[in-house]
Amino acid sequence: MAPDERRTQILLASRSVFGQRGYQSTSVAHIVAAAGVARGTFYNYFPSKRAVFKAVLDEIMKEVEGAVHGMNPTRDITSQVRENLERLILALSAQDDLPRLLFGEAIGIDAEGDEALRGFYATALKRIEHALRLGQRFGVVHEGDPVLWSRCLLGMLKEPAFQASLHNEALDAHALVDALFAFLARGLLTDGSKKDV
Amino acid sequence: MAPDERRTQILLASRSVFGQRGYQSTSVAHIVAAAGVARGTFYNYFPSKRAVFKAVLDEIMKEVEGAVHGMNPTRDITSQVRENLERLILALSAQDDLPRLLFGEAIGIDAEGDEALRGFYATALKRIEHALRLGQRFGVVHEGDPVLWSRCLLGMLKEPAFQASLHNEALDAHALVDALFAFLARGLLTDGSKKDV
Amino acid sequence: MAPDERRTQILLASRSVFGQRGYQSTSVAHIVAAAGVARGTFYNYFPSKRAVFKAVLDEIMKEVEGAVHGMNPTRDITSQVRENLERLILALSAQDDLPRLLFGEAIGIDAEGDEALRGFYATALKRIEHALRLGQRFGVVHEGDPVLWSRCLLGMLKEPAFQASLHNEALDAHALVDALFAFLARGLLTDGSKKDV
Amino acid sequence: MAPDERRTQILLASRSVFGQRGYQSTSVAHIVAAAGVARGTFYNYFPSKRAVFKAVLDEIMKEVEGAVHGMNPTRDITSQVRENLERLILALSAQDDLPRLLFGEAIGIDAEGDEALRGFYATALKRIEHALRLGQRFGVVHEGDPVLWSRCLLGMLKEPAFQASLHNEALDAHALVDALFAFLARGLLTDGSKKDV
DNA sequence: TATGAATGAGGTTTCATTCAT
DNA sequence: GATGAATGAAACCTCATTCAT
Repeated sequence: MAPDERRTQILLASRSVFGQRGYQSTSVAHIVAAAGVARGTFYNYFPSKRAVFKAVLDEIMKEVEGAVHGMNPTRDITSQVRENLERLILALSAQDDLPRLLFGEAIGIDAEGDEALRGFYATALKRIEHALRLGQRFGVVHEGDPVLWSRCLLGMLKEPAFQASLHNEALDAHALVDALFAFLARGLLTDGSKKDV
Repeated sequence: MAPDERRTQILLASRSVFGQRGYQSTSVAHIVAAAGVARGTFYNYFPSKRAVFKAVLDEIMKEVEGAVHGMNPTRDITSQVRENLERLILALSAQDDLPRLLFGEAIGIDAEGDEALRGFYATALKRIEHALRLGQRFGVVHEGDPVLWSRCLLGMLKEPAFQASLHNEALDAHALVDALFAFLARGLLTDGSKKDV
Repeated sequence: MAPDERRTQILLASRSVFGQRGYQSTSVAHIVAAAGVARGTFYNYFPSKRAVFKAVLDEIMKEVEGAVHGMNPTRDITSQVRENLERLILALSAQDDLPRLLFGEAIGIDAEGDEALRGFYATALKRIEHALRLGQRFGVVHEGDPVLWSRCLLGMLKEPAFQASLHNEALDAHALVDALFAFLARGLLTDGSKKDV
Repeated sequence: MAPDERRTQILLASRSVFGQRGYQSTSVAHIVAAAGVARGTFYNYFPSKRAVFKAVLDEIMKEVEGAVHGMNPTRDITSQVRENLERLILALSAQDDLPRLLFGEAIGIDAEGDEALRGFYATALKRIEHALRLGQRFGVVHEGDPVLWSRCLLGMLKEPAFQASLHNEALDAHALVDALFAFLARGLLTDGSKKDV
């Protein structure tokens, strides 16, 4: 088998097993069993368990990045935000075990593994933050700390996806986009409530 | 030393170490080193590593629950929401390692340990969901799926707290409350943006 | 409490627990719980777990020795053998857990503990052997190696007692004495079988 | 090394060490030292210490079963009994540490381990019992409870073998068979003794 | 390149024993 | 003398990684 194919085969098996069991509970034995290769073969393609996890993360990152398109200032921003959200959530819910992998693991891998996950989210947050700043410059996003708000937004995405995965519910992408967008558009509290504040 | 003191000492040390390293990367050796007791002493007070983790979780749960007060329908709801948020975030940021412990661990402990964490969040979500339903009945919260929204809200809290902890930043509770509340009150997008949708 | 009483209290509790659980499965925690004393108290009276086991063995040995009376050459030997057997088996079956303790433990305690058990049986075997030699001198016991025969006899006693204890059956002392004595008197095979040998 | 060889190597080493030290006093460290393999290698071939003990027991059981042939009613029964005894004792004395292993362990391993040993003896006893019933039907064995007698017979075999092993004596199979058979044929007591009973 | 047997450091847990109160 | 909290050596077992074939 061509080296690239073999690598891909191991990578896919790893992604599946990591998604089902989490990083710590996955052993190299699980991976090689799922991939149908020998232990030694695994180490011919990846130097360590952590390395293959990082590779899985990188792959996912690319898929997620592909879903989020850059803002085009000449088009309506709001629609672009909505379209990006839809694509993102569809990407997240396209594969069953992805949310558990992505949101269920945060720390505890080891110094370098944690760093990899942190890097993953740092990149995502930078993207969101950039979008927010752009929105503020164009007057479509309220003033406020873009760093803090990007984190809030990330949480609003992660948590519903993660909870749905935890409870083995299918993530209704459309309903989530609607809810998120309603939230973005007008918040949670009605005008009626605001007379008292 | 009195058993209660010793238990507390081990519990505090565990909480700190779990918070720094996560559940899986924490070994009992780390805990007893942090607590300054012998290995056997640990097992005089807790039957297993998982048991002490659950005890830490229970303790945190009580602190969090204490921070969130029940809604009083005769008082202004919005203010109560704000007050609850402030107390909650203060509780979360009162101790450095708490967010990492609480938000960095999600799955992968083991069947029972995962269940404990899941239960922790299920309870929290029920509280938020109940508050939302109440708000909807009183007309201060927009219509929409309270289950989904409670998950979004939880994410909006967890993620900023978690990211601050990851980057060893102090969590500015006041800024976060302000941001969250602005978000709740009017969303993220300006009226100006909505003419185009 | 007087030291002697306390010692006896611990000894009795140990005997009971050892009988129920065997030596290895009995922990000092079990003993002190059964005796209702503190751990430290146990070590005030016995220097080690092994020591209390040896003391239990010594106590049992005395009871067994008391059951076996010396042969009186002026009385009928056969009746004395039968009477000794009856008393011995009654002593063995007088206490439920004794057989398991005595016959279920043989080796594996440790160098000294094994020695204690071995000594117990060595003494018992010497007694049987002596009785056999006496019987041979008086012409009531067939010629043959008394050492080997004493071991056979011990086995004939131990095994039924042990098996009964294993299956939680009451040991029918009278039936066992009858069977043993019939065995001693005429063996197992009928005269009819012997024509062929 | 081929897996089968390695497994056999570990099994043999285990058998030897169990025989010398007993189950409880044998640690996996002892076994791997005797086998000359690493700790992990042991667990590649046996899932637990108990499992290898059971494997040893199974192996022995097969050897013992092979020694005892079924009775052939058309041949002289007595000779067959004698031949079976000879083969059995030879099998038992063929390997030094076997008796200690087989007769020195009785209870205290753990729930499953005890069950394995009990099963071993239950099977052996059933075989003896069956032979006795057959003998009674053919009129070559005296009337009497076959269950009780089978236990006596087992004891008559076990104890001499065990004691010889304890004292590091070679077991003289021929002498033991002669003694046992004399015992079976006419008991221990002379006719002269019986006039008084 | 592919294999899988072998490795051994390190994990959790037990428990006989000690000793300060 | 009595207590029971504390100890730590040692047990069983796991699993990421190596390396001879």
